[in-house]
Amino acid sequence: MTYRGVTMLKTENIKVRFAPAPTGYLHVGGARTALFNWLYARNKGGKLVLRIEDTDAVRSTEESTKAIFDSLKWLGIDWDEGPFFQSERKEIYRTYAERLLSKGFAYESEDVKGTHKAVIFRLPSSRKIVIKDIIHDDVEFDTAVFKDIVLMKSDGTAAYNFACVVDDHLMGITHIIRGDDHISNTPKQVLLYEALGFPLPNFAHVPLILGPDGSRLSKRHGATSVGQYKGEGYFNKAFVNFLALLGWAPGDNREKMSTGEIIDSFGLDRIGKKGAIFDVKKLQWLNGVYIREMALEDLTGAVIPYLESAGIVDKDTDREHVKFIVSLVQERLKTFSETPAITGFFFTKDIFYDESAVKKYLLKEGVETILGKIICGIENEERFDVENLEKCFVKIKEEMNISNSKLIHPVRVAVTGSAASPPIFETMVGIGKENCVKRLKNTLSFINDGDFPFKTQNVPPPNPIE
RNA sequence: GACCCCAUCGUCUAGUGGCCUAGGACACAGGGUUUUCAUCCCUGCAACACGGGUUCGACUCCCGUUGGGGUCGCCA
Repeated sequence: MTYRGVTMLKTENIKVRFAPAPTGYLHVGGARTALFNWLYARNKGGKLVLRIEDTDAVRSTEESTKAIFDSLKWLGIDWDEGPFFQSERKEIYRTYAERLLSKGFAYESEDVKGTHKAVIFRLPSSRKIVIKDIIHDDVEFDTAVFKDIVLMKSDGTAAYNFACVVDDHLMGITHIIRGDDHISNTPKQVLLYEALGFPLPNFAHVPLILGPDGSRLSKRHGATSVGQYKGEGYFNKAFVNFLALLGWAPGDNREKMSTGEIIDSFGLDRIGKKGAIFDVKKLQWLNGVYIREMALEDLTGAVIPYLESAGIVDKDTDREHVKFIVSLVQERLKTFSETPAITGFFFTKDIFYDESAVKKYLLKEGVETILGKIICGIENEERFDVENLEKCFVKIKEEMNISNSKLIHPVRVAVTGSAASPPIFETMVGIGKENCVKRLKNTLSFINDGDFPFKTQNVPPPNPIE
């Protein structure tokens, strides 16, 4: 089997790894790296190892480790071996460091900064190192541009490049798939493989994920952690689908793909070389596609936490009622988190009015007459359902000899406070007869005294749920 | 600054010398459907960074330029 001209040995025993440092939440960049490793392993029937690179005792936290596990779980990424913690493998690294020391490849530092002497690898003065990268083909470095490599820090822990090489070898990693930002570490690691007498694994450096301005995605670009996207109400399957399409494409114009389809089509040979800008608009679109396809029951379950944390529904709210409301907004949703904002008026006692909608539809000639007739009509209907409401509206429409929209628009604003809503009859049923009548009557009095409770600009923000 | 990487519509991408007057999707614009919004449908917009080669023929290969990005820690 060959990829970009590189012959790959033992493709039947693929083993890859994801090796995050637990110094913060899982970044979308890290998530994509994890995903590509996982997809490759699953596609090849290989194995994925999870290794926590917590050699930096100061910056590593248990909280971060937990957050990373949570995010991986949310993404649906599972692993076959590990998690291994580098903090528990000090003796192993020490042994190999001593081996390099005794063979003369490394020396101990003069200045003692900690309790130990640092062990440092002596770099050959000038040597060309060619990395055979599956994505980039050959990349050449001259060792003259590097400084000597720290193997063991003076606090007794192993440094990144060393621990990484020792572990990747001991854990039997065949393919190292990681971000492009590691490519300049690779020649250093190659030197260590050689000195240690380890065979070289295959390397695949995947391009970075970029922010809207083309620079590496970072906090200043907004949401960058997987947890944030979860909290903002993205569906995990949609997020995974989107992430997979960042830097990789199946080649046949498919966009919406199930995880299984992605696994089947995935290959390192179709990963691009160019950094990819994280386009939230496309994520939102894809998320909307998934939401529209969700079973109502599932969507309701996904959305309830947001309604609860917004204080709009509680444990006692009738779930069937919530489900009905959700069914009305399903095709309007891009993320779960916007549900409170667009369904609030169904649940709250009082509503606030959109100022421009009021001006446009309520402060007009004849509106009071129309609303009055609607109130009468509703109160006289024995059953408050879509069918009867429609009959009632038609009757008034004919009586007054006016168009449908002349009737419907004012009523919509009166009962929802907004010019946009799901179909009016369903919406009214969702609001309930009593509430509708009350709002209609209130509206009448607001029109009279010109004292509408308008919506303020600061709509409550979505409540991120971690 | 040194080293490395990258370069197709605004964005994600298809494209491996002729099938390309460059395809798809998002975004955007316009139209249709709808009682509004959304959905859905249709249409439009818009790209091979530049300059040299190689070749009968380059988006595709080579060189250079420009532009962007990454890395230069006893962080990972």
